[in-house]
Amino acid sequence: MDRPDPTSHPLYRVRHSAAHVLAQAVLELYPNARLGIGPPIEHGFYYDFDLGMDGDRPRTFGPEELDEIEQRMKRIIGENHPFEMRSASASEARDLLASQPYKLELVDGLDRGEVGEDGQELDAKVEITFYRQGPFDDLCRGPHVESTGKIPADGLKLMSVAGAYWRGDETRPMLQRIYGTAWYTRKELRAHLDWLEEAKKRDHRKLGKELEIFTFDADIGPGLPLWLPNGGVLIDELEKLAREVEFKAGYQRVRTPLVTREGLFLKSGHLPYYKDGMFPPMEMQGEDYYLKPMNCPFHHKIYDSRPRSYRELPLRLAEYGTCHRYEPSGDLFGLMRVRSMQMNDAHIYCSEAQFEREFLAVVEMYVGYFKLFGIAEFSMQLSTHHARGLGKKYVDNAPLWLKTEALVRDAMRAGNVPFNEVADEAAFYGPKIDVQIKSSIGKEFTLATNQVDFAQPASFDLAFINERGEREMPLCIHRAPLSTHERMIGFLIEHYAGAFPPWLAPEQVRVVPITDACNDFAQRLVERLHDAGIRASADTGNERMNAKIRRAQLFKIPYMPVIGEREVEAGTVALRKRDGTQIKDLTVDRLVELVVQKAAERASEL
RNA sequence: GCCCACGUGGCUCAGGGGUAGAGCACUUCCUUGGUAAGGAAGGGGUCACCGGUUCAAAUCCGGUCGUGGGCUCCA
Repeated sequence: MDRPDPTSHPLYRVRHSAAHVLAQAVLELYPNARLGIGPPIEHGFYYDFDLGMDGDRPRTFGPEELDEIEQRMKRIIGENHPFEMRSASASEARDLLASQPYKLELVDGLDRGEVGEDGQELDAKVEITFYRQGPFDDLCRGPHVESTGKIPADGLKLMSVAGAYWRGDETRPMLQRIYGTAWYTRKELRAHLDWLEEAKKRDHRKLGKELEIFTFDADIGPGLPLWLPNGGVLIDELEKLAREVEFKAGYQRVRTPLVTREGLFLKSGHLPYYKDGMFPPMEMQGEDYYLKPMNCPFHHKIYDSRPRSYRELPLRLAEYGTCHRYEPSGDLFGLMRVRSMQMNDAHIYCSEAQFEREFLAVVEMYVGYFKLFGIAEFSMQLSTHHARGLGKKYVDNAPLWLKTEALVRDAMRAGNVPFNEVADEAAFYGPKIDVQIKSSIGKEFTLATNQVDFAQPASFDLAFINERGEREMPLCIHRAPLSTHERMIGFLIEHYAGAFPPWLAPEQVRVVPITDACNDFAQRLVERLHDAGIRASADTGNERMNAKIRRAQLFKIPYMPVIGEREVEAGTVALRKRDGTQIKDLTVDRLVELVVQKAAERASEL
């Protein structure tokens, strides 16, 4: 923790205090409401409420009720109640909490189990503090502003209502969560709301539709994307990139089927540990077949298709494999979370002595990719197991978990790669390094991943013959630096705001003839570009050139050679680039040369 | 999966108990115009689906499906 303490930030206090004011406002308007928790968050704050039952369903807030609550908050701010802190011992705190009928932790029946849990938490603390403003008193570690009047009323806005499980546990009752945002001034609030609007403009779901990259169809099913021709180009280019990079790095390409007998996934451990994430089985002649959620067992079988010598290691098997996972309906999110995906997958089988070098080579590979794409904002996370999940979520072998986690940690340190460690996020078969990125609207996703697997080589009884003629088990590294096509392209759409670099752009050149008289010339130019391997077309419609240029701009096409009578006569074009700049009197030869060169340079600008 | 909201032509959206609207896109015609929308005419929707209420439902009610926000982090 070398970051500055966030609680010292003045907006943290404002937001935290606003959460208390929100709770007070809700209690004034809904005296029977009970409180969950209410922390400050990135752009504001939230508070959880239980409104009791309405017949056999929980009572909820409608969006129209947010206005009323917000007005009440502003009134409380106007009343300028001071925030008064006081300390209490554990037993005093428990008595105080018991005197607050609205605190959820202590309500009879609903959450008795929590009383003990919280009691223990209370005992463990040296000092317990309460904050009171006006009639509202809350267990809270603070800090707050001096009084409610210090919260800028016109920098405050309630944003949304959402359901949230008490303590994040889906077996617990669902509470009503109100989100708000808070800033110093109306102007800052405005800027934040504008930023949200801007972020929506580069949302891959919106751009993906506008740029005709992908679509979904209800007849096909949720989470099952259809790639339109423009998306097909992006996929082809990414695969071409992966093929080249992996070839140089000594990978071999393989292909494996989409379905398999149940036995394979029993052996791999997927069925015991991963069943919920899989589509249900298909029965055929008394036998169950499954759609694969991962490629690893197939690659293990390829490894195991004949005896292996230490001389063959590291053996690197790569495949852009198509996998299907039954993600919960509420988790689906555009291209970022889907049920059908094509993964930039590969498995590296190596000896323990080779592990560090191989693991770091993979880390370097994705750092190289990120550099190529200009992705600067990402973080690496070492995801480890949790002792409580052994046997349920994770393969039950504590010593191997500790050993492989240490291997990864050491490799990362040896390579001087910064990372942070998060418990209880590992794959069921081993620890992993996840590369975390944010979507344009701020949602965090794992883009690339690099995982160690000690479990499956054992369950598949994989082996190689070492230098001494003995059978030895290899380690397996699973890696997917380019993620899945779905998530990678979803991310790249947002990263480039749809303006892909020339090598990736679905259409690289749109020729704009000014009059019909120039159409033949334009058509011949397109043919030349096609011959050179460039994705080009001509807009030979009968609109004015302005409309043609506008259309090409909207599709964010990098190059727009404009052709009028002058150009036809001179055998040149007037090249307009996507950024609006122009190069006049460019000969056709020079144009083709320029575009071919730019399209070949993956890191190039316009 | 759960809570909330939304679902009107290909797209963006207005309307709203009494025989469906706009702009863009599409088709045709006119226009041949130098760097982000030339003009006119035309075609296109059982208002997501199923059921209920009503003399009458796109509109009200219920269910289903789909989409979005949230439910993990953000101490």
